Amino acid sequence: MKKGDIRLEEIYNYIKTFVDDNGFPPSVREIGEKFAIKSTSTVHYYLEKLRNRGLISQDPNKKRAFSITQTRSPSNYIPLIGNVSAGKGILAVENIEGEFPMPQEIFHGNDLYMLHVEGDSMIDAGIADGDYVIVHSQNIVEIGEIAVVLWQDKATIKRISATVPNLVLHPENKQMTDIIITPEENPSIIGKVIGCVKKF
Amino acid sequence: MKKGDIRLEEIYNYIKTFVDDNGFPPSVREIGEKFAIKSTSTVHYYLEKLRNRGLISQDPNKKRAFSITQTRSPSNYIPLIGNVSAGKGILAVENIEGEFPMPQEIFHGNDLYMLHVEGDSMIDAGIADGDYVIVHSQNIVEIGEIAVVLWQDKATIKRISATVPNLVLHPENKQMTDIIITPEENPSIIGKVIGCVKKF
DNA sequence: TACAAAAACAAACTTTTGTTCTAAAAAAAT
DNA sequence: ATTTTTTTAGAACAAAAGTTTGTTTTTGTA
Repeated sequence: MKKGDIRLEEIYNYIKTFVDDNGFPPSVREIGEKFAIKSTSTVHYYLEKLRNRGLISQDPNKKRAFSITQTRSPSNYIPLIGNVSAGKGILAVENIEGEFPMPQEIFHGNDLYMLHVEGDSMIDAGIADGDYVIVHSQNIVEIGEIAVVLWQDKATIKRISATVPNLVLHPENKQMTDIIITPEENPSIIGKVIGCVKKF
Repeated sequence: MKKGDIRLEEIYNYIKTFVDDNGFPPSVREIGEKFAIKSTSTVHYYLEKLRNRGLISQDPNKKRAFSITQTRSPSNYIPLIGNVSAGKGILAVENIEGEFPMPQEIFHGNDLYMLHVEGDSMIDAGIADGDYVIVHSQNIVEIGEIAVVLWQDKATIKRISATVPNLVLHPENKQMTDIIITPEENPSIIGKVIGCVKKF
């Protein structure tokens, strides 16, 4: 590798982390300051190299406006819901503990949220205590799908095995039995589990 | 909600998606064009509102350089490895199929990569066919940990139950038996599985 | 209706920022 | 040693972009 290429890679990495940290790219002069390059034209010379190699793309008519051309999957920011209470809407700002990026290639679409799983009632479906489930906000699910059910002011994750006359929740755990909820108990389906993130 | 607030929220959302799409924020004039606002000062008036509410932050001496102040977890971009072959290093550019963002709050640190899981040999550990595992690149793991083992030019995900004299791989699947690999077969541990992402 | 506040506009202004031009070191190649 | 290529610098420039000022229109309310 040539000497200039090392510098070029350093500059490229600096730009990447700058964008990650700030949400906007550095200016020519900011790059120069970072690498003790005294002339803006020198920085310009390097940026043109990056452009020629296709590592950054840039609209010539815009200032401080280049983007990194990379095989990076765009993010889908999914809110993590802390307390699921019946009072307000699930996606009310008060309940959002943070927004977590997930690869859009895996989890796309809107109306998604995440929940922190408590308990091992769905362990045989690969959903364990401490995992995060990714949920699509919807009020109806098919029989056999895994749903988030709001019941007795708590959110429960179970497989739905019947809806009429009673709502039957099936835990995926051989040591547990089905939960039968009558309409009088006012259960409500608030989402369908479409994914799960676990950490060992 | 007041009329101005609706507009404000629309502008705020426009900025968010613009940054997501382009990697840099829109200019005052670009925002104006989008919302058919003819005066730059009107846009400026809205941006100041967003600043006052703490929704965006901005260095007054920089152009096209505001960032969204939000409880967004920063991304950790993790490369997805396609073909795990013994020939080149695992993390060689040729093998990278894409970089997937994951929440840094859940998966932090460097030397991570992702693999697409084939087969259900680890189903009882919650790792199923089609899942993505998140792996920390390392050559030694503790007994009992789940590892990625390169053997016979293929990557296998198994729990390690012994390393000497033979490497013993334990599938988490009651229908499968342990795999015993002698040192002559030249197995190598290339990572420790630290997480898993699954889609239903 | 009358008044005040909010929202929108227009134009001028200042600063930032990318680009260009010319030239000079420094390094590499011959 | 000489030529060529690469890298760096300085200064000037033009366009982009945020800001300011003053005015007008719209909207809500007493």
